[in-house]
Amino acid sequence: MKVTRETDYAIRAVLLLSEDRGKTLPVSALSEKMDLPRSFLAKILQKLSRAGIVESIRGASGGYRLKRNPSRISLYDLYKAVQGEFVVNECAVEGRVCSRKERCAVHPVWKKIEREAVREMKKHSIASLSGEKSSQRS
Amino acid sequence: MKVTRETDYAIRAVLLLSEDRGKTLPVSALSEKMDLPRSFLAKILQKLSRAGIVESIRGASGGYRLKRNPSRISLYDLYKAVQGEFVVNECAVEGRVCSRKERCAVHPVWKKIEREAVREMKKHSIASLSGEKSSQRS
DNA sequence: AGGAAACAGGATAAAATTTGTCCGATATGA
DNA sequence: TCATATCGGACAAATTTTATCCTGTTTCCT
Repeated sequence: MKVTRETDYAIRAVLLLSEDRGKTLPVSALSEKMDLPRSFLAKILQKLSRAGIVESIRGASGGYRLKRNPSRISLYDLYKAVQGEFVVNECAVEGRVCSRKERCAVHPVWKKIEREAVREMKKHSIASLSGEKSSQRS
Repeated sequence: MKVTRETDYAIRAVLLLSEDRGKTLPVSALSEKMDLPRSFLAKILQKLSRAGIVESIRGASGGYRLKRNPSRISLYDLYKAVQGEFVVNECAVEGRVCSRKERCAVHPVWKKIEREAVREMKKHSIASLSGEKSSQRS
């Protein structure tokens, strides 16, 4: 549940990509700007690619570019693409049964915290975070 | 930030201790009721003891008992006693500087999620979770 | 006084997760 | 064809989580 470096980097990378909207940047360019290992960032961008947030262009003069409008990419989208479901307590994961049979009175609290956090993350788009006026083109 | 087994066990242990209010239970009794390793639970209870939530009685017929009224023990108290500060993103920890010099637009979002989660955890006491009418005795 | 029951706390260790690294395969533009 | 990129899997280091064990100390009971 804690935001890992991967997710942190993912957000920063997407913020960078949203600056040069439409531009395609190779991983090397991004990793230099962000001053972090290219190979690690490459893995992260692959996850974002599978999630349909960025688009990869292979071959020479290839790289990554945004696939969606920055106004339609939320922090939650990025969190989920990189870390998966947002979970506060393993014991409260849907479909998994609490080890104790008796009803756990604490479950609802974890669930509420989850809902609130997810709602907050969904409220903020890359566009709003970069202070960009969200254009309406998809 | 994610709730670990330690914290989960701590909550359950304190709920058990609040059932027999005032009673002193040895770790072995608690670990049997909870069906988990005594040595692991012992470490957790030591943390709770240092935090002033439970009280240890040494020697034969010793054990642990609540030190505070269940209505004055919140989930947050337990979380903090076991896991320390509640942190959503390491980069947003107070006093630690974000690796990037530029102001990070995402910080405030993590901070807000932290505040909301802590507030939610503070709202729920052991007394309210066990459905007990919170007595007024300290 | 002596033995048994119980906590205190440090050292150790297994397992899982996080944080990377590396390399061969594949795609593509010039 | 060559240089530049991504793709994806295997590998590895560091950290955190989840414990276990052992020695020491305290206290009750006989």
